[in-house]
Amino acid sequence: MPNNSIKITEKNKDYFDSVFQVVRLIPEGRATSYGAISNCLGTKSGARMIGWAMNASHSQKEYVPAHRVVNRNGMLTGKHHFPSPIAMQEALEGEGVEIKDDKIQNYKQVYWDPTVELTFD
DNA sequence: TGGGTGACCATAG
DNA sequence: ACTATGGCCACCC
Repeated sequence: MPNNSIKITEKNKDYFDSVFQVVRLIPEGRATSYGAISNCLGTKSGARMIGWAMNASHSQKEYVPAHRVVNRNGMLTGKHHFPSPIAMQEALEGEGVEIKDDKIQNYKQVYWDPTVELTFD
């Protein structure tokens, strides 16, 4: 067991849970950005933390579609953190997302803004 | 205690 | 349009 693996602790549990919760709401064939999720949770969280949280998404029991989270450029910056470098692209293409050079082509159409699409009760 | 790091983002030149 | 820089927040050594 490598000691550099991300561990879910009492401290970050709620934070991770919030992130995963939003990510799971991303519809098929759509994608959003780290910053959008950060903004959804409150700008304070910081966009970089989202990616860090995603690193722990693999250990979650509930499925987390981490492949639907890209950077603001629509680029698949996190693909190297998947089991396979091509896993992220394959998953997106399987949902009908067009990708070229590790970048979503029709990102404008695919983009899903949680702050807009989500309604808070 | 403090400094380094990260699947990022916005701004300035 | 592209590069450089700072900010962001939680974690690790």
